[in-house]
Amino acid sequence: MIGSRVRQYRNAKGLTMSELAERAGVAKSYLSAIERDIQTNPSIQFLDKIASVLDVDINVLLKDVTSSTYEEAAALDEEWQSLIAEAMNSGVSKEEFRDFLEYNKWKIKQK
Amino acid sequence: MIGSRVRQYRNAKGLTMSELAERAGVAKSYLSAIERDIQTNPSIQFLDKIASVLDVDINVLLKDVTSSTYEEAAALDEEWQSLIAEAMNSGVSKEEFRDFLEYNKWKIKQK
DNA sequence: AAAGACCGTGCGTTATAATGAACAAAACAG
DNA sequence: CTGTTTTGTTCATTATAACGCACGGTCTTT
Repeated sequence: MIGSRVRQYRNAKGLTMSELAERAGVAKSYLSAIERDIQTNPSIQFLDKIASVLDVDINVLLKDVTSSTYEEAAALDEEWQSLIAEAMNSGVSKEEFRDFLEYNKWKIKQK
Repeated sequence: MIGSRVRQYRNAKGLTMSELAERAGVAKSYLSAIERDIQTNPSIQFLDKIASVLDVDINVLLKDVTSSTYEEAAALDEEWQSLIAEAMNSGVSKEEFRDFLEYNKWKIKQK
């Protein structure tokens, strides 16, 4: 469905609905309805606006596009994706993250 | 423009506006307005209907078919991506990850 | 040349896309 | 904990996408 894809790419970019709506110049109430599939027939101009902000091609929102690298990203659980975005934006270094991983692996092993 | 492309593919199929409109299940008056660019903001469902009759992909009507690249996959930093994959495989829960993020946000803030 | 069949366009009406508040709940700051 | 800001939602209203029908024009057919 169209809504889930919009939400997915919005989360991947680490944007809130308010932010996306404002930057794209659309009503956030309508954006909300779209993402929840309450309204499912947006116009091409509407899609153009949000697609350009999300930095994706419009047909990516229209249907699933098969592409090796893309599939990889899509395979990542939705919630994980937003977590990644949050991590990248909040200035956590890769080193810190690696340390965290090491520690956790060790921790799990203890059980 | 969108209208000229619809007209182009309709003529290529040797269809009249009346025929295309009827087969696609849309109003020919509206189709006429679209082709003449009097109305330029059709919905995706409308485009879907006529695209399937014209036997073309919907994005062919939207714009000239150029190389569609998928930068969004690259947008997620490659190295981060593998780190996340590692995290997911090593059984780290989302909750633990969230706690880690919280802690790090706080830590950064201390500077 | 009149009658019928089909073309595309003009126009009034209807359905709904899209908006702009105002709202409760969550996240945040002090 | 208390007030402030930001989140996504609901709802009433506006704008317009999309429709149905009637019309004039062109081409047959008789």
